[in-house]
Formats: sequence, C-alpha cells, structure tokens
Amino acid sequence: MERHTETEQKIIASAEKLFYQKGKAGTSMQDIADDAGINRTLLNYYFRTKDQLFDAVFRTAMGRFVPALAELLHSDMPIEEYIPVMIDRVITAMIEYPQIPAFVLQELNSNPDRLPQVIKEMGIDPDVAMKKMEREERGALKSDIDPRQVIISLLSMCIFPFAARPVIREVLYGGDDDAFIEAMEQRKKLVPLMVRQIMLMKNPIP
Amino acid sequence: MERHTETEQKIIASAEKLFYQKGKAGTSMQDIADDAGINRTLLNYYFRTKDQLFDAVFRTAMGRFVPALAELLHSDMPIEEYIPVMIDRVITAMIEYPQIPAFVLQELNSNPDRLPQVIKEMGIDPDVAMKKMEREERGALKSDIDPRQVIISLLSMCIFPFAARPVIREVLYGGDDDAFIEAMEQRKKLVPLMVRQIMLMKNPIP
DNA sequence: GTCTATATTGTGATAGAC
DNA sequence: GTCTATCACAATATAGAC
Repeated sequence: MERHTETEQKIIASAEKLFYQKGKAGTSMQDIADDAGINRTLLNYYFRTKDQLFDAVFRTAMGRFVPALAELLHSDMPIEEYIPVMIDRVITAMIEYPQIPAFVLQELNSNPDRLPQVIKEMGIDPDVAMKKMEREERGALKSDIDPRQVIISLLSMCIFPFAARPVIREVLYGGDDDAFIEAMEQRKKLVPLMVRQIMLMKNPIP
Repeated sequence: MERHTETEQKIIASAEKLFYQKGKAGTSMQDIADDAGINRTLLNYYFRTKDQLFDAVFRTAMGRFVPALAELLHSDMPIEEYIPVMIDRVITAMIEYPQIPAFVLQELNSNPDRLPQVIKEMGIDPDVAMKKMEREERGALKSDIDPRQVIISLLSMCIFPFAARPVIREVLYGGDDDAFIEAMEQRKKLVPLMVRQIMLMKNPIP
C-alpha cells in the first residue's frame, strides 16, 4: 500500500523523535533535517510545510495507542471482561512509546481545536459512549459507583505513570529505569486487580 | 517581603497564562507583552531574558501544587492517615490550576535537566523517600502490595484526569465542563475510598 | 521606568540549477 | 530527488533618548 522512500522514512523517524521530545514549536525544520542527516529543503519537498509534517507525526502518535482505548468504549461485551486485556494492551503500548502521553496531552491542551479530529480518529461517538456508560451502570458492573469514575481511574493508573515517568523513576525508584519498567510490567497484572477492588465498592457516595 | 510593581505583576500573570497554554517555545515575548498590554522591551527590563522569565513562571507553577505532594513522602505519620487530606488538597489545587499538570510534565519531558531542581524544590530527598517506602511495607499498610504501586495509583487518580481534561470532558461528560468539575469534586471523597480498597488487597503478586 | 530604533540571528518556505 | 541561493519575516536582545 504505502509507498515510502528511505528519505521519507528517515524524516518521519526524526520528526517523531524530536516532536515527542521538544514539541511542535520547540522543534525547527533544521533540527529535524540535522537529526535525519539530510538537507533541510527536502522536508519541504516531501511534506510541503511544517504543519503538514507535524500532522503526519501526530496522526502516527495517536495510531500507536488510541485503538486500545477506543475498543474499551465500543464493545458490546460487558466491560468487566475487557478490562484485563485492555490494560495489558495500553501499558504495553506505553512501554514501547513512553513519550506519547505527555506529547498528546500537551498538544490537546495548547490546541483544543484538534480534539474533534482525535475523537473522530478514535472512532468514538461520544453519545454512544455515554449511553453505554449509563447502561453499564445497572449491568455487569454490579456496583453503585458511577462507571465513568471507574474508567477515569483505570486510564489514570495506566497512562499517568508514563507521563510522569522522570519524576516517578527518580523519587520512587532511585533513578533506576530498569526498576521502573519492571514495576510497570507488574502493573499489567496489578491494575486489573485494583480496578476489580474499586468496582466492588458499595454505596461509595450516597 | 516581595516588592513587585504593578507592571511586573501583569507580566507574570500573562506569562503564566500563555506558557501554561502554549508552552515555552510556543509563546513569544511579544505575545506576553500584548496580553499584558505593555511594551515588549519591558519584559527584558524586568527579567533580562526569556529564559529567566520562564524560570520564574515554572517556579511559580511548582509552588502551586508541589507542597501537597511533598508532604505525602515526608511525614513520619502512618501514610494511611494522610491520604484523605492529601487527596483533597491535590484535587483542590488541580481544580484551581487545571493546566499545570500537563505543562510541568511536558517541560520535564523535554528538559530533563530540570528534574533535580524540581526535586530539590519539592524538598524531597529521594533516598529518604525510598527508605520510608520500605518501612511502610511492613508497617501501617497491612498489605502485601508494594507501597510504591499504591502511591503511583493514588497520584495517577488525582492528577491524570486534569492532564487529560479536554478528552475526558468531551467523551465521558458530553462536553459539559460543570459536569466534569462536579465529578472531580466527587473524587475528593471517592479516591480515598478507592485507595483504601486497593490497600486491602492480599497477595496481589505472588 | 518606559519608549523608539536597531542589531543580529533563526526560521519557514520557494526558485531554479543539476 | 537533491542541492545552493535567496527571500521575507519573526524572534530575542540591547543601546540610547526621554
């Protein structure tokens, strides 16, 4: 399908790396060209403008972790069955691309206009998602707790540790990155248990 | 103590607003001057360089929520007693300054050199923090679970919802910001209960 | 303290030779 | 497809008048 020259590949790879790290405004076309080891004008040749190059990278970034999230809100199966596999998938993606969460969140924060695009690419219909939440409320989740609060906690526990990786690694794991990763691997099994505990709560808020 | 002219105040206020929103590289000195309604060269007069102005803002940002976090790792009292008040304080700070989490996380991500400064200003000694964690392991937390995993989940559940605010608000609350805030208020009571449930887990990982 | 004028460098983008 | 040369413009920062 996709016909990509070697040069184009190198551009995307360098652009991804630098945009993740320094953000859109913090990265110049020259930076990307230098990192890729090519002439700066080639960026314009392949992607016309910086905006278009960034869009390509942003789309790539979302494609790396959004599908796992979207599925959680979509499936007709009881939410409970999906949780463990979902968590495993999300954490696995985070370990592979640890810089993406902070990158996407910052970009959404500074450019809210992109939100509709994000939601659309997630394939999520907000209305459908909300209806589903309301159905779950008296369904498989035999809990009095608002299922949205569970979802929020679930996503938080999977994604936030990576967004805050440098601090957590330094303060809680003495700067040892292997120890941090090991802890995240453990979370693949741990977070589902935590979520289960949370779902078992009765009458949390009267 | 602090002697600040009105102009200086206006600069800091505008700089805070814009840096939170657009980041350091995404905000020009001109942008800040325009927002503050003053001449651009006054920024240089009061803060010499953009870097120094940004540092001032970054310090301010941390001062707004770091103390509440630092206390969690410091106190000699059993961790369990502190949790509810801690959570309340953190969420309250997040509601007041919702853009700070994504801002600080992105800045730490793109400029890891700042981490030591952050840790120092938190007043945290990582060694002390880790020792404490190990002590708690067989202490007040009567659980087999690694207390660091609890801390991570606790912070995640408090901070992440705000970092991901635009998405969560749109997908889970139909774009209604009041509903989002209301849900966060509920979390002040809800998250402590969730954490308690998590701490009660037995033999989560053999 | 506040302004105008200016120096200097960086940046995105294009035209045109090869 | 890849390079050199060049453009227009925006950015930070400083000097100096008021």
